[in-house]
Amino acid sequence: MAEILRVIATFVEKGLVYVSKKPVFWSSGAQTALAEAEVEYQERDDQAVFVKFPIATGQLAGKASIAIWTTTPWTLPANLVIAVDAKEIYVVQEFRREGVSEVLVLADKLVDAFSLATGFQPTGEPMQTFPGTKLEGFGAQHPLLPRTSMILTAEFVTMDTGTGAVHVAPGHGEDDYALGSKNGFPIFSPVDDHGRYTEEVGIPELVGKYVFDANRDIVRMLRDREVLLGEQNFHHSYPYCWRSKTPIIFRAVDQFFIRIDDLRAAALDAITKVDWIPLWGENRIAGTVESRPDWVISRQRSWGVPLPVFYSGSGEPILNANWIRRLADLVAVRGSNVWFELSDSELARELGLPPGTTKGSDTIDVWIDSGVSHRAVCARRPELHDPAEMYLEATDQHRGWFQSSLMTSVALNNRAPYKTCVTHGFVVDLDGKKISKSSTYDKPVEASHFVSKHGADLVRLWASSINYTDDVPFSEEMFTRLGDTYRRMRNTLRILHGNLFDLLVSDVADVGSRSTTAATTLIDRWIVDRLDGVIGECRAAYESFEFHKVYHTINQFCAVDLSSLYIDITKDRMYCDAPNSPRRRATQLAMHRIYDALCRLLAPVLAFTSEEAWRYLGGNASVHLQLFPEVRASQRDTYVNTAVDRLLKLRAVIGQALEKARQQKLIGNSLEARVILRCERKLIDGISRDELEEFFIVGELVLEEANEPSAVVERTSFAKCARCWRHRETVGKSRTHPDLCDRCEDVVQARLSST
RNA sequence: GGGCCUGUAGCUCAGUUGGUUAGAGCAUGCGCUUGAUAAGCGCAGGGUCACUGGUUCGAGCCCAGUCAGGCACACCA
Repeated sequence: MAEILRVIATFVEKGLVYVSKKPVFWSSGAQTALAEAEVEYQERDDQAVFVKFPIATGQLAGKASIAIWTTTPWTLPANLVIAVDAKEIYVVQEFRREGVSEVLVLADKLVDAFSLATGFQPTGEPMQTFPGTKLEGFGAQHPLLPRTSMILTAEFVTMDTGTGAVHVAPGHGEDDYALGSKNGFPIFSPVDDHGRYTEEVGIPELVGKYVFDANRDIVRMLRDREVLLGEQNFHHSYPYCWRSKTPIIFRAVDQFFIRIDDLRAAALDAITKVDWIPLWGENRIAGTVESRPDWVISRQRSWGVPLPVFYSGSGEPILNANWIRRLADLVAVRGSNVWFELSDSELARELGLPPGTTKGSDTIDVWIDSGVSHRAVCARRPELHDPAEMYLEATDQHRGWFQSSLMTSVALNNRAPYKTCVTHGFVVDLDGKKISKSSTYDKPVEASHFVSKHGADLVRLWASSINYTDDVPFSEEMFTRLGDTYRRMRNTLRILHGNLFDLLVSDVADVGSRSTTAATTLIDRWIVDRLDGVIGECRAAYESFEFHKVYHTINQFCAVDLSSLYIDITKDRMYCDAPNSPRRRATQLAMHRIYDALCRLLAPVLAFTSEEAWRYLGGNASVHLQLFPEVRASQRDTYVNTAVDRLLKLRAVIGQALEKARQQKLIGNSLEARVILRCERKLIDGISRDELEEFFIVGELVLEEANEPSAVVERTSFAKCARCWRHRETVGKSRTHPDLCDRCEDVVQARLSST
């Protein structure tokens, strides 16, 4: 709270804050301004009137009157302007009713409607016809007061109702205000808190009268002065105060503003120095900053941080940076309630202000509260810093928090409060409909619901899997699918871990000193190279906040490279080679490296699963305290990549042949197959037959030269090794172990003799 | 009603500077395996790249328009 006040003090010091009148929704029943959400609409009958303003200056002076229409006659005393559409056609037309003749200016399109409503019949052809721009700058005599209203063109003029000439009272309407202030008109609003005319209204008999009661008087006055062209009952929906149920009025009251014009250029410059994710965020916020008007920081509310404005004995608002800082110090000690608890005189005494100084009753716009969090939180806490690394919010906050923070930060520090700004879309249902807490959407929307149902890891996995920069699709089905992905990842970690059970810590430690590439086989070199690719992609994706790329990369790696290829292929050596065989150890080392890397890469997503897996590696510290793995190879192993790519193409050819053989019930398991592979020799150059048989997971491979790769599958004639289930030529050759192949016999023999 | 963004298989996503027959995982179907088993492996089907037009030898990619959806606005005197 104190910090917010100090920020305001700085704004005041820099001359950014000023006071001006602005119309607000005002409840005369509750004597307070209302927010948009506090206004409710009710059906209501009003007396709409057509009124003429005799043209007093300009080409038509003294020859015609401009006709306006309004449903709120009580705002006429505040009329300063009449608005017309620049492009619409207006006519100067003589009308007659019961012997009375009037020459009026109004929109061509609305002549008929005007006749119908007032009984004035057009006489002859229009005397003149021109677009609205021609009227611009003309003066028109106010029907009740000795002053001239000016005719201006405006965007908001419509041809639905009225005359095409719109009565504008800058103190009594949003559009009126915008048009009036743009053209330098005073924001005239001669109405008090209770909705009664003040002295300013300039018509003595109206002073003190409730405006809705005054409608009748005004209509009578208009009639007396013969400026009333017609009246009609008008049924429409009108805003009411939700609490006092009284009709609201638009009424201009003193508001405090921040001059955005003084900050705009610096803000636009600061925007270019921020890393916007996605990129179009920059475009979006630049657009909102360019177009935003001055910031109204005062609110007529009874709760919130008090706006530190004082009033002199004569009622002049005082903005004084030193006073505000003194107040901030007091608030820091006694809390912001001192503002409300202390009387004017007590507060003045505490702060050392001149006697007779009073405090204002406005509060500060809550966007200031959140908008200065970079100062009040980031800059003050030792573990944080300002500017922040990153702000994250939904796209609606380009106009909200992102902008309010930016503006206050530019005012204070002349830079953005964030280095990176990430935005996400809104969650939508399968049919693209928005899911929100406030709408009638009846399915669960709380994250906690899905955490308790599916687990936090799955919720995080979901969040990581979608591209959040767009609309975020959501459905129960997605969670079911995600469960499969999750189990795939978890199972992959599990089998890797299972295969590492007899790997010694010393073996792992040894890796660094050895040339592992030379010691590993083709498939190991390939998977380690693939891992490097995965690490590189994931690091880049994390770096740029593209978490769904991490998800897909790891998912693909687990499902294809590891599960269906590497682990499947190396199963034989893992289960059946001698425990210490170089081939088996090489694979274990690769698996160890993969397991370690996967734990680290998955840690931000599968927070619990990765930690659980990580603990099995035997370290003490949590995986969440580890760094991401480094890409080991300075350059990719192009030899193994090309070699394995070729093998994978051949594997597809063999796979189709195996499938055909299976359907013919020739074989079941592919280890029962004798595959004759025909292809160009160079595709498998330098790779031993043993290695090929292992790679393709087939019983027996016969190679023949051919241009186009093809494969034929027969049932092998070799017997099945009881230990490794492969069908090998050597099974049955041994006298001691007739049911084993040569490899398995060696392994078994070695184990027997070692015990 | 103007501004910004999005649209590729049932779902989630790739698709490089415009360049062969648009890819992957999951899901689905059919098999295999039973030493990852509340697992694993294989094969297959599935697409008018929202739509229409244009530029080009060639467009998922570039351009224009349309449709659908999202966001922040505006309008409603």
